[in-house]
Amino acid sequence: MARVTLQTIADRVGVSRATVSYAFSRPDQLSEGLRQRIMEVADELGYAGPNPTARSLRLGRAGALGLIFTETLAYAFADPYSIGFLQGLATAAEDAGVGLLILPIPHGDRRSETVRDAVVDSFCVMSLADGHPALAEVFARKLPVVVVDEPYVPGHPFLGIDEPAAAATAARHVLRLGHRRVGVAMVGLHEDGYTGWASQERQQSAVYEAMRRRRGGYQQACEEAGIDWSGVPFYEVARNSREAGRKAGHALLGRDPRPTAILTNTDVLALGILDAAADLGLEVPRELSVVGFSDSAAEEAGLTTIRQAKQEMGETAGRLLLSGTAAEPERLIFPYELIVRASTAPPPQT
Amino acid sequence: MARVTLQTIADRVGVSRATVSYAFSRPDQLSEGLRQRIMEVADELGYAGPNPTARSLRLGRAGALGLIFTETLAYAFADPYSIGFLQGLATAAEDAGVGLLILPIPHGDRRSETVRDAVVDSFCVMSLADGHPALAEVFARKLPVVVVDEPYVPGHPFLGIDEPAAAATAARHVLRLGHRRVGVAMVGLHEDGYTGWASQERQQSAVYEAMRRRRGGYQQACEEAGIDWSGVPFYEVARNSREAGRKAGHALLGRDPRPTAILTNTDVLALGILDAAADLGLEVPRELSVVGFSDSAAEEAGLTTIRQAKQEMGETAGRLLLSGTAAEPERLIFPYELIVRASTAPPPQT
DNA sequence: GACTCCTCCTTAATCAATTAAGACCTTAAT
DNA sequence: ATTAAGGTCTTAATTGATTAAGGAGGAGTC
Repeated sequence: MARVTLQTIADRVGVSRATVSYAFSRPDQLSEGLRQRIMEVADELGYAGPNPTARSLRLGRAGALGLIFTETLAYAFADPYSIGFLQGLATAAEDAGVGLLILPIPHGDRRSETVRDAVVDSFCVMSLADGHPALAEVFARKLPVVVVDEPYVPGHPFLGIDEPAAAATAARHVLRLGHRRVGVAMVGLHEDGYTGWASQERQQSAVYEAMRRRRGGYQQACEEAGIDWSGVPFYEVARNSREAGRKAGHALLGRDPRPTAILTNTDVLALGILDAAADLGLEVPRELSVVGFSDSAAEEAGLTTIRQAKQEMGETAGRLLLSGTAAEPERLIFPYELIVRASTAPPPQT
Repeated sequence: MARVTLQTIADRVGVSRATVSYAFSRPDQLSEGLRQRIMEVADELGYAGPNPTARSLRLGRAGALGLIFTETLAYAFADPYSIGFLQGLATAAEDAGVGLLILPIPHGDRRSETVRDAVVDSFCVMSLADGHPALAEVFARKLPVVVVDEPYVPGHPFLGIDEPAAAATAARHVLRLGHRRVGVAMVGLHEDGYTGWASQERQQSAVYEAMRRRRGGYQQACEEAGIDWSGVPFYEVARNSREAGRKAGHALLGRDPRPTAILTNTDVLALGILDAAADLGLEVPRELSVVGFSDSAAEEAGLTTIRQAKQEMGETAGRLLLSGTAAEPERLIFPYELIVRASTAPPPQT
């Protein structure tokens, strides 16, 4: 049994293909009787409705927004920050009545045609490593693109926060509380899966721009406060998980002298640090201050953090792409805010 | 400036359209020189590569899996259970190199063509209310479909757990611990936004099948234990949030006599109940036992819950749809498991 | 009766590719 | 010299729709 198309129905009813098309897309162009006849036959033949692909081709619109983020999708969905952004993006897509096409990108050096073959009208790219091949593939499509967080590509719409300033704000908060022995735990600097102490060189060669700049903010704030950055223990983890944070926490808190404050890259990591502190019987914030980032999982744990309007960012990204206005602003920098909760306090009076 | 297509390039180079197509899709069919020439001209003209829609039409495959879940997408992304499922589904999509098209469905009586126009090869439908119009729209597309959790449609692949049995297991756990004064808090029974005590009638007329059956499991277990169900306080909330759970908690714990055990529908709700208990200075589990559902947010809080293999379910759903084997099993029932943690204990010895 | 105006339907161009089959030319083998 | 075999490229059919423009017929108007 061959596929049922408009033509099949047209032949059966004895009308032209155009008539059948009208029956579906513009019923007012037909007599009611014929329309019903056509619908009956369509039903009888098991017609699945006008083929969306053909329709898409003819109309020149895909009805979908492409989203590209993070190497492994399963990780992306595990990150509260991504999820928040996704919520915003989904809201915009929902309002515009378009779908959200989430694209897996080639992992390692496996080639993939997903970006090339994605049936979308525009792309949103989030948190890609510097020079990731997927970015070039996206730009090659010559569709509207907005990049979120990283990497910033001059001449293309970008959306993010002032990373160094936000990070510096977080750092200054604990420094002003009087902390001098600061430790740092970060995730998402490299893609090599390394977990352990990060040398200065490693820190500076991070392939994720936003994280690299965030780190720069920490360093600057420390140096402003007269702290020698090379003496600041810096632990890098490969995955953004509570477990990884705990590991970093144990490493950092195992040092002598022990840091009295730990700065982190993400809330999830910070939660792990809290776990490590609990393991060691350290009282937070009396004996240890911890700062998160993004305010994505911080509230319940009473974590001091930097709040980013992730949902709003997602919504804005979506609207930008779906509004159809070609004249997008170059660079949209969103506000951030230091949220002080119960995980930070002045250092102990030893 | 008109659009650049294969033809534009062909004309410019002075070859046939087919040749240009081969240059992109099968370079071995051409002399290296000509291929390079074509690529150069393509670059020069700013060609964006073979149009994916046209390609899709010709090849008869969309390269995407459609996902439909929950009325409001932003809510869906807020639910840890959905997220877990999504992770699994994404993994399968990733392995198969296809995209995941998340479709907003019409909310209220707003009409929408998203399902009709979705460029996908198959659909995964998750947690839709009985008789939701989107379901009919999906089936009308005559593509492979798998329904997850609800609603079960005879004759179509289905994937879920034995809801009544799982719920009964949760209930029996607290009943065997000796609890007699049980309260229930559930979300996702209706779509009318109601929050408050639910009459028997309201309970039974729930439009979400899985939740309805889950409730049935609670009732059955209670009745087996000789508890009169009509005396069991049942609080219904409209949103699956910790805040809503807290509200339900206050309502249930404000009753006299106070329940010694509360069964819930989701982990998130259970966390809210714990919040309420904390508000009232009740010690868990000594004075109150709480049971969650899904093991999606339970571990850190030490919550007793029913574990569902959500990620595995997502992956299975994806593989089923992407494997191309038409002969799908009718009904795939996944195992569940009671995970006893620190939120349940025998009732106080009043 | 001639004209206009609708209503309803058809014609045919268009969207942008893919690909089997065939044509043409060169080279090699018999 | 003839035939076969390759290598390159073209022809043309195909994928499944949408829609502007036009034609046929009937109704209404002067």
